[in-house]
Amino acid sequence: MVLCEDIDEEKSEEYICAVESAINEIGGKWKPLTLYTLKEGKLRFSEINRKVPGITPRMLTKTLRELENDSIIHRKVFPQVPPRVEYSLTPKGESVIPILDSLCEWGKEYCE
Amino acid sequence: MVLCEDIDEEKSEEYICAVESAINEIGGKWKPLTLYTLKEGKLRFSEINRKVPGITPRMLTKTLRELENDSIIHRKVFPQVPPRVEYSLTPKGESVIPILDSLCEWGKEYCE
DNA sequence: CAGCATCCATTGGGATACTG
DNA sequence: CAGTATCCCAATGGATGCTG
Repeated sequence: MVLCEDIDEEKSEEYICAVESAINEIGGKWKPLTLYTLKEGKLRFSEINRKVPGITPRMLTKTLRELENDSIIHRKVFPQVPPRVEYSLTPKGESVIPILDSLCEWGKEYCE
Repeated sequence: MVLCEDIDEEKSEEYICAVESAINEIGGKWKPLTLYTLKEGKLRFSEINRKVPGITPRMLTKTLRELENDSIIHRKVFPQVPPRVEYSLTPKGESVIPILDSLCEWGKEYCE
């Protein structure tokens, strides 16, 4: 026998779990900001580093690698000297932009 | 003289800043999950503790305090023994639920 | 330019025990 | 029940210097 509250409990756990997974992939201090700068298009390492306030090269490297591993951004290396690397959003990455837009709107409305 | 790229630069910084503020208030490991459980209505400390997988009382206390300080949740104490405390979303808190819904949908779509 | 390596301070956060 | 207090470890993340 399946009780009503059992179903609710399961469903809400499922939702919680999905939020948790999402947070793991695009949460944290730097990922949202990094992704949001990439909204404008392809950017080089140094450009992102300049646009995201306060981020260090070390943290940017780590952030970009994790996003790349989760197929949220794409890394294109141009084999030349000096090196040129361009980062851009994948389709999966594009799909988080609306969420960040909402977050941005919320921040402007409630955090000032 | 104001160049076009100066304007763009300023605007994107403003957006970045709003996202940053939002992340500070509702980001991190536990805040989204805690808020999302409160979506269903008033909950007691022990109920949230049970519904958010893996959270310890210590972390829950810290999380709830911060959310309360930012007026995202409301804390109601019933002066009785044993103590009873109910947490609920404020209007500001309610307004983040749609964002968490999007995040949840995104997680279900892309993180499995 | 796009990073990696190293060192080090700060913080996050788990486990456990205790209290009004 | 709803926390607090303490201990302690692991992860975060800043600063600096170096490299292909």
